[in-house]
Amino acid sequence: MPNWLQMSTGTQLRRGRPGYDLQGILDVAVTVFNTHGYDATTMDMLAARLKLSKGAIYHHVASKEQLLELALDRALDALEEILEQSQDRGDAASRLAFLLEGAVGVLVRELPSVTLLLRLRGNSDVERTAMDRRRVFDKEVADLIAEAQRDGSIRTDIAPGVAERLLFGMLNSLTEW
Amino acid sequence: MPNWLQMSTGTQLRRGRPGYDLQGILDVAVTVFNTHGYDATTMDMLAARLKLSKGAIYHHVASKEQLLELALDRALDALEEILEQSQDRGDAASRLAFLLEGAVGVLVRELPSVTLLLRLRGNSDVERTAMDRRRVFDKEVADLIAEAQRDGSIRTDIAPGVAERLLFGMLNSLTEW
DNA sequence: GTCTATATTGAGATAGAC
DNA sequence: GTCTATCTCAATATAGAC
Repeated sequence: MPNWLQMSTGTQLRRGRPGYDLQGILDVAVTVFNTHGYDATTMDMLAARLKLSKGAIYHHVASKEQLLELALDRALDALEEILEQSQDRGDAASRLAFLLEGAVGVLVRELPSVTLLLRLRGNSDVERTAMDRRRVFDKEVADLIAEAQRDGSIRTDIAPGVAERLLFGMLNSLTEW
Repeated sequence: MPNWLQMSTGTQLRRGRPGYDLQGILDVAVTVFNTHGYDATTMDMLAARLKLSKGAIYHHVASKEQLLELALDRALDALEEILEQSQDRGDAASRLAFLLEGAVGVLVRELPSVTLLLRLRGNSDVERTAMDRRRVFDKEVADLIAEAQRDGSIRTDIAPGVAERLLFGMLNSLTEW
């Protein structure tokens, strides 16, 4: 079977008549956004990479910006789901441990879209909305760390903000590799 | 003296008739590039920020891309000068110490243009040329570290590439703050 | 050195046939 | 679901007066 392109998970389609679904388009878009940056990416680049005409892409998405929005939602949904699941996991230290482990898992599975999220500059409503969601997430994690510190379940000789920076600085630095 | 704008170092000019020199234009451009990213920055933004017409900017530079080029040259010139000065500073450990101290100094003085340098994606000849110069610099630092390790003047229980990553990861992380 | 036009073009998006 | 062709507009850059 030489004539097949890898589409989104579990899907395969004939080359030359790609027949992409949204996931397949999105996967490629996220990759190219990460390589060249969102602004420097043109629809022509995406079309070339997909071996599709530019026009065909618009059958799947309304705009270039929507591709960004979908990618950012993917990352944020995954992070927020971990946070959600951590809620009913006992004391603060247990919830924090679950959350950090989960966040690493998200990073492994969704590194490209998480990287996009971390590089936002707030140049549009879509970017600013995603940044807001990220800030809420960051805040809840900070609160959880503070709570665990009050518990005495993690060391308190580090200022709260510093502990958060260290933890997420570590995680975020993974995206540079 | 209410009616003055801060221009490049040591220069002041009347508001309304800005009379910028290249340095003043460049300082503002680098700031805006860092805020919104190079691609998302428009000449209209720069003009608004400078309180100048778009056309006037082209009296000082040939293109938007030249502004980027000048900024990157500024960062690279500063880094390379430190490397140059370190050459005749004795043994590898001394040269390395001088270089690291100097690199921190460059970061303090030229943080905005260094930040631009660290964020390049190689989307144009200008970007790729700057990335090449940076790679040469990185390589020379790596060699110096390797030499200091052979000397026995710094610990060798860390793999060479890792030591470099740690050192420059630390420095580069300063740009995130 | 700055201004107000205006020219140009690159890239996002649409229309309609297949 | 994809294609070709075209529309539209924003953004870079230029021209020429002050």
